[in-house]
Amino acid sequence: MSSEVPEKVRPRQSGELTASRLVALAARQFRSKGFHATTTRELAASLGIKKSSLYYHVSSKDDLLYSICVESLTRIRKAAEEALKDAPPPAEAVERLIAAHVRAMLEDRDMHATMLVELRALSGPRRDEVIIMRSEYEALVEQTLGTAQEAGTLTKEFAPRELTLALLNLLNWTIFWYHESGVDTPDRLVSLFSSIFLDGTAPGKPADS
Amino acid sequence: MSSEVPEKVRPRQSGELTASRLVALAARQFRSKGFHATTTRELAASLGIKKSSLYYHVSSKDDLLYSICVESLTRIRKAAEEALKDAPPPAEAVERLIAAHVRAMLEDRDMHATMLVELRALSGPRRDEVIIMRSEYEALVEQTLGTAQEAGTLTKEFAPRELTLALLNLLNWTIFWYHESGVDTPDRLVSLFSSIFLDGTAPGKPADS
DNA sequence: GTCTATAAAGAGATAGAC
DNA sequence: GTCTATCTCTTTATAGAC
Repeated sequence: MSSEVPEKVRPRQSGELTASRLVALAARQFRSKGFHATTTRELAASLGIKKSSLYYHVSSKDDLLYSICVESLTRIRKAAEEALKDAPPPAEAVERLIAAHVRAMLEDRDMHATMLVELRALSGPRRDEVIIMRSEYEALVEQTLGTAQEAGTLTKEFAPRELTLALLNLLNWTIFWYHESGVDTPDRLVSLFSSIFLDGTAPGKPADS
Repeated sequence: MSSEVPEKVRPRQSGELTASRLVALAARQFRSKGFHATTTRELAASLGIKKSSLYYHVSSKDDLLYSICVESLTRIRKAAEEALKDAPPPAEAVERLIAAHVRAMLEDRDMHATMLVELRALSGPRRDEVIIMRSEYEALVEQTLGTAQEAGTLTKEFAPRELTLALLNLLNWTIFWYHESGVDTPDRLVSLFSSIFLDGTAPGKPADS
């Protein structure tokens, strides 16, 4: 009486497994080949199922891209909020934000790279929605930098928006070469980027004195 | 007798014009929509000719991408060599390189963005060739930074390769937002990036004392 | 240099059986 | 959840006339 229960309670469970494998696989392919160069045939083949079976799990290829973008921005935003949630002093907030951004981005590199580069392949309201999410995340960064400026721990020579664009430049391009460059640990990259963004590369500036 | 000469000397001349317009147009579309999302139909329509007429000027869509990549790397390399040709002192060499890179990149933004992002759409020996050209350019950057380290004008806390990757991060991502961000003049960006890369954003470091 | 016409392949997606 | 079969549309590219 109890021996056949599991199948009934969880009708197969492999559905969810296949679905999440599909998203992860799509992110991987979208990052390395681009959204348009990745075919549903390839995705199906990599999963070991037929092309048409994909549509049981997802309703279109666009859907896949949209899910990836939303998931990417949800995760990185959560990581940033987590890093700032105990209201650290402005100077430390910047360092924590850099660390959180780099670690989150590299932990789910395929997803974040896809969001950053392939967002343009989305269209309509979904595109707008993702762009808004992305802007909100960037606003969080800008606000953190602006607060640090007000506290006197960051230069006021540049506008918060300029510093934000420069910082995201410095961090985001890493998706193109991470794991193919020999510079590979997130900790090392956090150290590299924090050091450059805060202190620059010209010598003669004591870290804290 | 002399009235029909011009046509003979320059069989039409519009050929070269159309060809170069085509390359510029393709770069523009490849940057904004991506290589695979840009169709030969669109390119032809934008030029005001029929799709099949494109093949008089270029032998394939891949050809177009290849030309753009080679041209991009040739130009930015030339700009960098020009900036360094009178052997400036190491400290100044870094600043000049940053300025040359940013200006060249933004001056032909479509081309450089296409090379940086759509290179992956190339295949075979042409892809290898472009990758080599790109590596050679990066080696020039790395060498400039390494020399500055040896001269004591850049920190030795990080390897030349690490500094190179970070600097190219900082500069290259600009292709994604230039002209859509409100931070728009090349000079301002050179100032922003040089300042961050050399001195960082934390206050308290005199520029030269 | 540009045209019309067409080939030939590849794409995303659906219907309906099991 | 996965299958076979198929539809429909779009793609890059070529042939040959003008």
